[in-house]
Amino acid sequence: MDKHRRQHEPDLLQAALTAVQLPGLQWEVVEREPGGQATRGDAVLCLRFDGRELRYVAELKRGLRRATLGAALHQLANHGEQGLLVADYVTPPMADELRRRGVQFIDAAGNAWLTQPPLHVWVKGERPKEALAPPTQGGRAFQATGLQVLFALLCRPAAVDLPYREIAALAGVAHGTVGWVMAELPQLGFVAMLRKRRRLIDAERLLKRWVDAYPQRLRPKLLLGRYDTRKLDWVEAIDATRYGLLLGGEPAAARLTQHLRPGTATFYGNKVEPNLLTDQRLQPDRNGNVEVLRRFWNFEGETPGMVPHLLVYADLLAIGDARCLEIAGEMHAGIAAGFA
DNA sequence: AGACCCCTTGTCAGGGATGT
DNA sequence: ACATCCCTGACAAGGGGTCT
Repeated sequence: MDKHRRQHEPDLLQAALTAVQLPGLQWEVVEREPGGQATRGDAVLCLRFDGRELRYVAELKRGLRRATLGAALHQLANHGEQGLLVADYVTPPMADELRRRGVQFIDAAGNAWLTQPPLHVWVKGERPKEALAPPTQGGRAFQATGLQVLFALLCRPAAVDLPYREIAALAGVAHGTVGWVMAELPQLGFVAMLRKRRRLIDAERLLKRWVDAYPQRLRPKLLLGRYDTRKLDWVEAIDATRYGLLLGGEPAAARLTQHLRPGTATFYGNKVEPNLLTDQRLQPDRNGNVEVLRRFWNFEGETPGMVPHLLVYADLLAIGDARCLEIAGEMHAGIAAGFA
């Protein structure tokens, strides 16, 4: 199963290690995909210089964006070791952002931020080399509707053995789409046949890939409306069901953890009730702090009036600021427990 | 045992959506 | 505007269960 994972990130690691060749620095790949555990990073690296050896747990990320930054940082933080982000290309603003957040990185263009005193490396502004490989996000499973199917399976692992039409109903897609996705999952190492029944395996790794792809491929398609409001304090007490909405993102996280003051508000529903806009004095604004997204799944979450926790988790990562990542970290164990 | 039936799954053309 | 991608729904075949 690891074979396919390597195909997904073919030479990114080698390309980055080659690009970041500085006098006196020597990279060594200690391990690829240690233990196959998603929580332990994509590789373990050793950096030698001046007779010292520094150990890094690396996360490989292609096509890093603002929206996927949160997931990347969250994964790095989960390792509990010195983390290193390995990207195909880090733009100058992104490089500044990573440095500001204390995230060490290298990329395939030769940009780098490494700081383990007395080592300090700061290279920024290198242009990307020719595209490493076409952005092979991998077939249908990680397209928008594929992600809907995977979401249903991650929330309800047992559903993987349901008939395609039932899975399709849960996921809100056509059953033909389920066929395409289900054909790929065994190849990707996420589904195994056991006594003629399908079983979801390696769900933790699938979750990781899902939260990475969600803000890129699916989330942008769900936007029903975005609005601005000066004050968000109403969010903490709102009965969203009055407007046919479910709490997501920060409002949901605030209810679950009791120690987050939402800086943004995410709701999921089928449409935007005009009452919501008048009651809460919301002004349409494409950069606003309140968003309503289309509910794409057809099953109940764990908490009434709230989207499934896994989606709260994913949205926190997509928001990506430090507070949200902290809460996401607290939620992770609870979500992973659902896979057992 | 055989016939029948329904559920499930695979396949594919059409066209809608999306990106260039 | 055009090309590409891929989602959808229709159709047909496979397979297992049931009834006679």
